[in-house]
This record gives sequence, structure tokens and C-alpha cells, in this order.
Amino acid sequence: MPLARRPASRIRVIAHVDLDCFYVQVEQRRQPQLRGKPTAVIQYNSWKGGACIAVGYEARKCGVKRSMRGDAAKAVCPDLNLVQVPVLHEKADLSIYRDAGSEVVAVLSRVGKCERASIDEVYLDVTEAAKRLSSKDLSTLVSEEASTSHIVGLPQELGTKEWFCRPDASREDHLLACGAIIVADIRLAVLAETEFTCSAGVAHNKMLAKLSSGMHKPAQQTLVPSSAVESLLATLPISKIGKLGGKLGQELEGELGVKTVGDLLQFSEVKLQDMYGPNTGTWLWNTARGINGDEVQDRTLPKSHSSGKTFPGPRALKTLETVVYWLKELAETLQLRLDEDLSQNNRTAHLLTIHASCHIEGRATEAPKFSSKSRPLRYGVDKIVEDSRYLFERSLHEFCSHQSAGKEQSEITSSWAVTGLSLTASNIMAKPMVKT
DNA sequence: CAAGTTTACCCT
DNA sequence: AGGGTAAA
Repeated sequence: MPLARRPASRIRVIAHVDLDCFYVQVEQRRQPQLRGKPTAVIQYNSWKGGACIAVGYEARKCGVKRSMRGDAAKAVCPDLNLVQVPVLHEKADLSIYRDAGSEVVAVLSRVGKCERASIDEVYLDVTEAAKRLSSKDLSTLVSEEASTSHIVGLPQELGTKEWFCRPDASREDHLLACGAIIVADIRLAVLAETEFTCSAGVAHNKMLAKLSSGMHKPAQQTLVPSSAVESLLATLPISKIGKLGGKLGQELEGELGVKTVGDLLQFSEVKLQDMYGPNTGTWLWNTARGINGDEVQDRTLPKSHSSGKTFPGPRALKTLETVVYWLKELAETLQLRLDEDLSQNNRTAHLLTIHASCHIEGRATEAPKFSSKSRPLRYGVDKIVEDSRYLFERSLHEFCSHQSAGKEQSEITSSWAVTGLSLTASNIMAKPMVKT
């Protein structure tokens, strides 16, 4: 839960930019003959034709869904073009999508502070740019793209451009209009310079920006004026709000009967704090009112790199040799990314963490996670393998002896199977200049 | 037997 | 530091 800090009173203009079915767009740029055709991206997996991880809009129209197996997708949409995610070291390699996302961030960052929220989503704070625009005559500045913006709760007799330029607008609405013009223009720049379309939400905070970016897709943008917030939230299912899509949202429904964000309004801040803790309680109380003070963080680079793989069912790893083999594969890909981070951003990671999901004595269980001690990760693949192997053996041994006290050592070591492995490099810091 | 791979962040 | 949740 984000820190439930009191929101700053200062008016902000925040955009949430979401690349439309991003992996598909990346593949369509690489293979232009796929443009306009039903296309989905699948992760390499020979079992039932792989798993769809991104589905283009033409393919969605004929019923293809994310998380379908490739075979099932082909069945509902025989003309479907399936593109495989590249494979490196026997693993899905997402680097082309990551790099494509970086291209987009490079364009967006020209108009404001950027926070990379995921591989295909960016928060953008355009407050300063909007203020600069606000003293000008908007009527000549509303581009074609800006005038196609959707405005939540727009009175029917008013068009978007009229709403933007109306002389009696509040300062809040006027700044939002300025922000929307800026966002529309930068979205066109993204298209011109990267060939990618994106959708955006523009509002006074991150929560509302995120909520609105998905309202009109693809390649469109949506504004949320403050005046529209109350009725927008009144009937909105809580699961649509970030962080309420999971367990917390279920608890809210089960314990308070809350189905919509509006239903939350009846509970006092103290009551919500009482039930869900001071932080979450205040956050919920604010969320019900469309209030959110989270700042857009100035961060375009990731805080960690990880490389992992699952080994479902019969493919579970049963010997130390295979575990070490896969640790090496994971270490290779991790090292490539660490090298790239060093050469491009002058950063080095200082913590290595291994996570193994295991079956022990036939029962599914999570093995404990272990980390190396703040050792700078610049020793190369062999060192990463050596460290992670040591950590794995140590944690497995401790876990087994705890689980099966009294058993013979040989019995213990023959009864585990690894169903998932991942290596994470974190504590990434700028490397001090080397003296020459 | 089987959606997989990443990333971030809260709680204790 | 480690466990857990959530999201795309």
C-alpha cells in the first residue's frame, strides 16, 4: 500500500500512458506485413501451442484472449498470426520489448517527469508544461488529436474543443485541458518516432490517470475533470482500482459489503483504519473520494533485474546437476543485463537473491529465499552461479532438515524437486568514477 | 503435470 | 531480511 500521506494541495496534471497490446505492436513493427492482421504473441512452449501473452485488437475481435493457449487461439481464429517471443539461453527473452519501451520513455520524458510503471506503462507529470501553456490562447493550440480526447461526464451539448476553450473554466479544468493538449501532442510524437500507438488518461492524480487510460483504447485518450469524479466512482467496481483487484478488494466486499468505490464513502476514516491498518485505512478513505497524493517518481530505469523460469509438473528439477545447469542459464541472461546496465547507465547491482519453489516430500512448498551479502555483482557468470548454487544448497539443506527431522541424509536429498527458479540482482547503484 | 516472466512494494 | 501481495 502506498504511504497514505496527506495529498499536497498543489494542483497537478498527471498522465498515465499505456502502450496498446505492446508486444504485438513491437512484432508488427519488425514484420510490417502483420499490420492490420489478427496477431498474438506467444511464449515459446511446445505444450498446446504456447501461451498467449499479448493479443492484437483484430485478434481480440475474433475472440482470442490473453492467457489462451496457442492451439485454442488458432481454433477460434484460424487466420491468427502467432509470433513467438525470442528465446535466449532456452528462456523467453523480453529484451526487445524492454528496449522498445525505453524508446517510448525517451520521447515522453521531453514533456515531463517520467515514472516507468511497467514494461508498457508510464506515468507522466506534465504539471509544469501545462502551466506554461495555460497563459496562451488555447483555441489555436488544440490539435486534431487533442480535440478527439474523451472527457468523462462531458455535457452532451459541449464538444471537446469547446470544453477545452470555454472561458469560464476553473483553473483546475483549464490546466487539465492544457495537459491533454500536451499529452495528445507527445502521443503523436511517440507514433511518429517509434511507430507505436498508445492510450492515455489525464487527470489530477495517478489513481485517476491510471483508471482513465483504459477507458478508450486503442490510440485514444481520456480526461477526468474533478467534477466527474464523484459519479464516476459511485458505480465503479472496486476491482477496477489499482491494488484492490486482489485480496484486499475481496476482504472489502466480504467484510463490509463494499462492491463499488462509492460504497466506501459511508465508512469513517477511523473505521477503515481500524479494520485495515492506519495506512491502508487512510488510503481507502482518500481513494473513495478520488484523492491520491502519490508523486510521479522520477525513474526511468528499473530497480532490479531478474531472470527466472518455471519447471511445471514432470519437468521439475530433481538433481543438483540440473539445478546448477539452469542456474547457469539464468545467470547468463542476468549477466547480459547487468553488463548492459553498467555500460549504458554506469550502474552495478550489489545484492543477489535466489528464489526456488520446491516440492519437498511430495508436498508443494516454498523454499526459503536466501541472499548473498551485499557483494558487488561484477564477477561474471561463474561467480553468480557459484554464489547462487551455494545459497541454494544451504537453503535446501536447512529446509529439508527442518521438514524431515530424523530422516537419513540420503532420504532427504532424494525427495525434493524444484518447480521454479529465479535470480534477482538488486541494490543497483551508480558506480563511482574510477580513478585513472 | 501446465499460464510465464518480471517488477515493485508493503508488513513484520 | 524475508514473506507476501499485486500488477501487467
